[in-house]
Amino acid sequence: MLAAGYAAPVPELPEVETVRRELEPWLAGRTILLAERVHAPAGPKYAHLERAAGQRIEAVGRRGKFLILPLSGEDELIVHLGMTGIVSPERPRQHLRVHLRLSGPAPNELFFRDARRFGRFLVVPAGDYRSLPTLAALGPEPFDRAFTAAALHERLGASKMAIKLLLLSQRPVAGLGNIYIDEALWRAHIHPLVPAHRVTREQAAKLRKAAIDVLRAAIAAQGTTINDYRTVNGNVGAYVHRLAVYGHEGDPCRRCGTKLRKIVLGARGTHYCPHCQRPPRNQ
DNA sequence: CGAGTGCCCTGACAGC
DNA sequence: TGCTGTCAGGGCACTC
Repeated sequence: MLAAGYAAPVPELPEVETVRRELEPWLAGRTILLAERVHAPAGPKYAHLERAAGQRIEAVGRRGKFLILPLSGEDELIVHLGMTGIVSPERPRQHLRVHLRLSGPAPNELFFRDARRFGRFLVVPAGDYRSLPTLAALGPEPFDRAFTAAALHERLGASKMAIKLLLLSQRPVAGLGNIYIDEALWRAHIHPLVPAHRVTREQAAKLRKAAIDVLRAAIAAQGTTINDYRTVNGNVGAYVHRLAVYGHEGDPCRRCGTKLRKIVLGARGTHYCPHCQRPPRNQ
């Protein structure tokens, strides 16, 4: 069972992709008539929002956990949901950060709500990600052909960082967050503290497959997650019940029955099986 | 420049 | 019942 505590699903790649699919038929081809910050500070997280006004939304794309909306005036609207960001045609009662007025039939207003202010909603010149270093250095999409075992192994090979910390950086592969990293490492039998350059070619191949499998499974279960996430605090999405390690510290490992452990790594809860995922050897 | 640390921010919850 | 403290974490500024 899930450990007690706050367990609201965080938007990771599957949730962001679902949002993208919902937004695209609504927004593509519409012109932004007005773009304004509401209860949001001026600053890099909402930079140059006013420049969106007058530009047409050409498409709704995604890279990792970033939504990227190319605009007609050589700009891009970048949206990151952070922990609690929600894009909606309905005006929220609290925590409204951005309001867009759009051309075309209703719904023609877009609202960005973000209680904890970890999200972003900004305009940049197309492809200029200097203010978004994670996006600028983002690894391949997990479902892309470019995300091969060899490519992953090469990207891991350059770093001495613990594998989990490197994966959190989004550089080896885009879109994996804290939850799915723990799940993927468990599936691949890799300890989260193993230095990335010690991950073998064979382990990299397993990790690649594990990441793809876990994201596929999450996508398959995620519709419920999104609904719960939007409506009721405390409810958890369907995929939560499929998690093998995240939130399951103290429970027996599904493979070997060993008690699962939780440590803190990079200020993130990190869950693993001390038997299936052997700690790094000293060499 | 790679690697490590701490911060942002609010809601949920435990404890008293 | 209501207050206080703790925890949750993606990305990034900062430091060494």
